[in-house]
Amino acid sequence: MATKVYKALSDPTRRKILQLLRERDMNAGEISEYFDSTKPTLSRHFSVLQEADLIQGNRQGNFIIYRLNVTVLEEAMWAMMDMFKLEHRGNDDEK
Amino acid sequence: MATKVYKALSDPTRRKILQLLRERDMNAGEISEYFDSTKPTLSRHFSVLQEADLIQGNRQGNFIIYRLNVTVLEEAMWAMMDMFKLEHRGNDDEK
DNA sequence: TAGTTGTTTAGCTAATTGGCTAATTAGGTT
DNA sequence: AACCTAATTAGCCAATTAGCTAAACAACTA
Repeated sequence: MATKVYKALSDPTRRKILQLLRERDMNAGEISEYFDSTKPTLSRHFSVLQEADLIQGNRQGNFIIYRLNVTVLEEAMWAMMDMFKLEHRGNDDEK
Repeated sequence: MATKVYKALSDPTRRKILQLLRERDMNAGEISEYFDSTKPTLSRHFSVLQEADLIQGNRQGNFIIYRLNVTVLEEAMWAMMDMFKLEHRGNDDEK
């Protein structure tokens, strides 16, 4: 579970894909314009990200719209923090 | 830079090493008791972690004491949060 | 149904990774 | 010097990975 997420994040291309999707949903073709790699190559990156549940693809007619799973990414981060017992700077200091 | 950190984190053995070192400094032999892998194998994990600057080894006589670079790990986490524009839940909300 | 567009799957290759055993280095002891 | 212990480096292997081209699939259009 966790390993899939870390592996997914370990590639620069995939991290940039996530960043792009942070801004807005995009279809595969749009995303590919930001990279030099071929579409098949990017397609495989998409599937890695999907297996880690970090993104989700929805076919809309001819296109497949990819969407970032923000909450999954967020929770992965918090899990990381917990795993290493790092300070959350949590906002539970009200009162 | 970032990629090295992510790659280092992408292996379960290495993550467990970091967790162990979160508790206290340990030498290579001590660490190896927590794993089934051979010492050479673990040694290479150490060097991966060192190249990512996540841990640091200091020879003390016959032993090499490994220490976690907490701040590097922490900063890597924050960089990650920034990269994906996630909420920091920062405690900068005081009035 | 035949064609077109968007995307993925199949199949290949080169590079990287994680594991092993055997050999080497570093330091301390006798 | 000879020896012992702790750890790393060297060298090998099997599995994984990221890239490519070519082929296939899915959905729409004429």
